[in-house]
Amino acid sequence: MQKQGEDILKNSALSVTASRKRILEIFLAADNALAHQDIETKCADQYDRVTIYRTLQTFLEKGIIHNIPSTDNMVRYALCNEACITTGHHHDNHVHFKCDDCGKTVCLDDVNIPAVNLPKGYTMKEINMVVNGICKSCK
Amino acid sequence: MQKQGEDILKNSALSVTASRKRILEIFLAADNALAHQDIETKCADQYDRVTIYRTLQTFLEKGIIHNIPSTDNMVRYALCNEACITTGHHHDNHVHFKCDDCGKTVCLDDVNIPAVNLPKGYTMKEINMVVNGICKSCK
DNA sequence: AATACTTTTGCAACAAAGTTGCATTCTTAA
DNA sequence: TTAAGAATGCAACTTTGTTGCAAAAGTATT
Repeated sequence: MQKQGEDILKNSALSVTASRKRILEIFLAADNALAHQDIETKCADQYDRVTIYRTLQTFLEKGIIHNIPSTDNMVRYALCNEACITTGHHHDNHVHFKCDDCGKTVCLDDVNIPAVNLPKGYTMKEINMVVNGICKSCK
Repeated sequence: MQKQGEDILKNSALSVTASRKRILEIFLAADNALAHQDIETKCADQYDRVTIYRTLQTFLEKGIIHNIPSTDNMVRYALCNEACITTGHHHDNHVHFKCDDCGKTVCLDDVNIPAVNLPKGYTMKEINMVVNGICKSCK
């Protein structure tokens, strides 16, 4: 378990530091997507706010995590699955679900985003689909 | 033209004020979705920042505008189309497109969001689809 | 294991974004 | 025209995010 975080860092050619390991642990233990603030809370003042910002930024660039858009001004982050990490390229082809009741956002890894036909002249690079509603725990 | 904004306000049972009319005009004239900041810039210090926040909030609640999620911590707003306003209920069933080049976000009103099958236990209330890429003006 | 080099971290200071309460001003409806 | 209610502007504040720089930690090499 402890090992897993280190492996991810090494595979991404990142130096292994306490804060990075800790933040990865938090993601590995989480069953939902996390906002910056969630991590700050969980770190309980162990690490500086700035460090968390920079760590998330680094993880994003390395493709360790991906970010999930929202309409509530809170970008959330989730660990990328294996395929996502190994290919390097980023195609999070799954749907994200935000529960209006518990507020949690989860990756529906098994639900693929359906194809869309864009009008002539538009080129697609990335696609994001977020569904709001009630999750199975809150129904 | 001037008239259109007032009509929207009256239809939504809102009092007609200068700032509301002005902000609606800005939306009516815009060919893309606007962030709070865009509006602040266009208002050129005519109206207080707080007023703009509250106006956007009110418009959202009344279903005059809808918000578009993004991963860049900038929620954008766009006018709802007729169907959207008249039904009262909110089903923005169209895809949003953000151009990585010019940065503009537009509603692709003609592109419907395809159906998705959620896992058992999940109930859908709202769905958002945002595509990133190059728009037809920047290709 | 000690060194030199590079990267990361924490601090401080700042900038930007968003919120709240309250007095004043504007809208609306009678 | 006026009274009641709603919206606005201001001030003060909280939260969120950014930047530069010195200190600390990590990495690679001998």
